[in-house]
Amino acid sequence: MKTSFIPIDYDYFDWKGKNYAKLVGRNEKGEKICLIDSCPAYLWAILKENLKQPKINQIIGKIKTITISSKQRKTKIEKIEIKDKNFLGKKVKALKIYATNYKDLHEIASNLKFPEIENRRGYDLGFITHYIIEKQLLPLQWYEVSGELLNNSHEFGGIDMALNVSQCIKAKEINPIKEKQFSPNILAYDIETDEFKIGEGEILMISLVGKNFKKVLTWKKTKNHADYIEEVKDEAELLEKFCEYVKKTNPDFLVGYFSDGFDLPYLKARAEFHKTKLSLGIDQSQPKFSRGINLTGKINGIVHIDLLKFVKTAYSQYMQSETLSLNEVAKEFLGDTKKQFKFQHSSKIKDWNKYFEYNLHDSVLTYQLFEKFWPDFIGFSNVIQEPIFDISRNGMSKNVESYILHNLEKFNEIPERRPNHDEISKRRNREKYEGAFVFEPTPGLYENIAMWDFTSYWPSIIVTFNLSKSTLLEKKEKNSNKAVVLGKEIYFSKNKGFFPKMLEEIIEKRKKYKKELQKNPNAIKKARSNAYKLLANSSYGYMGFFGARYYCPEASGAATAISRDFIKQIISKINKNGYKTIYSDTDSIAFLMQNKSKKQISDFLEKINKTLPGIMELELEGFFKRGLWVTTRAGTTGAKKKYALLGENNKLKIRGFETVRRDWCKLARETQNKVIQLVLRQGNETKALEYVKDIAKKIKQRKISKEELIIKTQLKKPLAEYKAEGPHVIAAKKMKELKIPITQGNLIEYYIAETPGKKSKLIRDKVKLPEEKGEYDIDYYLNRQILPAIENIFQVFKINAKELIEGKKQTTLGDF
DNA sequence: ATATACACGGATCCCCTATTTCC
DNA sequence: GGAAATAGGGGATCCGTGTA
Repeated sequence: MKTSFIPIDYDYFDWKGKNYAKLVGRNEKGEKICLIDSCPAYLWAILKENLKQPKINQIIGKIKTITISSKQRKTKIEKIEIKDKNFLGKKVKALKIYATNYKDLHEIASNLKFPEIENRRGYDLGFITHYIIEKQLLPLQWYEVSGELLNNSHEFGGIDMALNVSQCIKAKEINPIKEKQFSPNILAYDIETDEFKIGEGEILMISLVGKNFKKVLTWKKTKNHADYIEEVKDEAELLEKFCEYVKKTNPDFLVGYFSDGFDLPYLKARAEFHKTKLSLGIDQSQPKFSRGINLTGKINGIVHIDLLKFVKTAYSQYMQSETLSLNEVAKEFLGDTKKQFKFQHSSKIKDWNKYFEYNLHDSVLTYQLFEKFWPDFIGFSNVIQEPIFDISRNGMSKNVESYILHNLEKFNEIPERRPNHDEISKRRNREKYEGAFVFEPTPGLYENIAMWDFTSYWPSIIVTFNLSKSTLLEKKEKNSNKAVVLGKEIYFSKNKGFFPKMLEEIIEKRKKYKKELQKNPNAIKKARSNAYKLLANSSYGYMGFFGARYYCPEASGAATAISRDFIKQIISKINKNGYKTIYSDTDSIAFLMQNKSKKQISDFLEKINKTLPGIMELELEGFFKRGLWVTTRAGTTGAKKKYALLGENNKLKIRGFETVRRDWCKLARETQNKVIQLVLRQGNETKALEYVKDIAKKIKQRKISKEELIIKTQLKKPLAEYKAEGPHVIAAKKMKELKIPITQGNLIEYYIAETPGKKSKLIRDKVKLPEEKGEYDIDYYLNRQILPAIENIFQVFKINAKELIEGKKQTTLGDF
């Protein structure tokens, strides 16, 4: 039989000692389909150079006899081929060793310790990645599949009978076909409980939201409740009903927010408590969790998505929100927030309808966020060629690596292996290579500033200078690129390596999609362009990352060394041509226009660009009316990574200042922001002075509301691990005492209060939680929040802000 | 545990010395 | 008068959060 098919979920199983991929997806009618497919398993044995054929034959003979026996299966070598391949920049002869089971390749590799074999590779990709590479059956692309319909078949132990799908097919032929319309069936869910700790309290309710579907399941009996409420007998029935609805909806994606770490494990724990099964899988199986600190919940045949994880890797660096809570993320992406609800133990709740509404709305937001992110899921999945389950959870290093693995075949390249435990710990302890160059600014208020920056600086350097593990030379060669890293001279071949080539491709594709996007905006194209951008930006970090297969700190170090050379060259050219450099960080340079025209500056830029090698390119970031740089807190040098610019459109660009730091109270941030604005817009400090005086007065008169004084700091590790007990640690301990759930990653809020009687000088002894009664500490907020935030700014105008705040007479400016 | 290095700056930690307190 | 406790100065370290 034949059918159209779009693969969504990837899994695999063993049958009679062999591996089979089990794919779940849809046909064009929207029916759920399971496809079973086989795939050859093999690894590579890279031979030493110049081996004679008889010798090779002898080794092949020996390898053929290898068998791996375990309780479940007996794995044999099926066949061996000799191939010409590439491995890390070298042409090699390699044996392609086929075995009957992928999972035993590792074991076979360790049985291949012949002196004639240089390296053993390709056994550690994971079956699904291996399968996708081998069969080119890419997630979320359409195919036509022909094969055998399994109907009450005994093949594969009767798998087709156990699955909640329309058809189960054993694949024979698979061919890509034209793209068709596909809108996934999504079900979002959220639970409410009394206890935060997994499984410790009862689940009160579960909300489910799908297309034209809204439900809140609860055992709490209420009168006059909304239509979407469905009452059940007790918690056990609640779990049962939940499974029933999931089964009925049979979604492609079951979506939660922080559901890997909370909702799904909680449901499972409560099912265990009631000695029932949480049968969510299409084969009635329970969700399975990965071991380790970060839980990952997998459901058979339904892709379980924890949106929080995807937001973290794909969006967080470009977001405005200060936390990744559902509330803030929804606000930023949807312009909607969670419903207001004050949490209480269920025994104390009066308005249950409010609680139901709150619970339902969380699922609504989760549902809408998934829809919003759907183009990005497709974009990422298309570009990286891994299933949504994986790309939604993996960090950027894993995504870069997946991209590489899926594109090696074009280069006839054998994959490098993962580092082992010892290598990882050695890599983690390596000496840090020197990073980018940062120019020390002279504090001051400047006018008419131009700013240039390099486009995709790191990728362009890596591509232009051919930096990578496979192009790193052991010793100096003719016609090579040199760099000095940690005092040592290192060299890279000028023969293009696969990694730089791949990166160049990524940059080109990004450009292409960006161009198409401008002509004809489309969410999928935008997402694809974005995925390429993220990949390009992470490639430099990837090479310096200890867990990377293609780890090469020499290449990362060379990239930074080259970056320093170029930026310094440009700075000196700028200065020699009658401009004056004010500031520079990594790939950007700000300089004074010195009465020259924009035209002159852009001509100059063009001239410089002609001298740049390879794909390196400098571009205009913008012109600015004014710019402000200040001293460091110590007051002796100009502060780096801290400046504010006023654009021609009157927009402010503020970097590094307390204004943009979430660990300063709102009052300090807003005061500083206002001061920066007034200074930049007016070109002088007079208005700003008055403003600060007024704020200081209000603080002293206790006219500031507590909300403005709350300080927020994230708890980055478990409480017990702190060596230094800072204020936020104390606040967290207080919360713990009050039985408020806190975990690593929480944003802790507190304020500094006056504590009469206590003589301690430590700030932590004055910490109070927002709910705690108390008077704020005037001295603290004046001298440790407001003053540090504005002192260096006034310093630029030679004004002593401390005297100003304390109300002493202003000497520099006279009376006003 | 899961991209890199550079940078700022608050707060605590820790050692030292000077001063105060206690017997 | 001498030992022990305390204060405080200052650098080292921890810690969180930015920029690129």
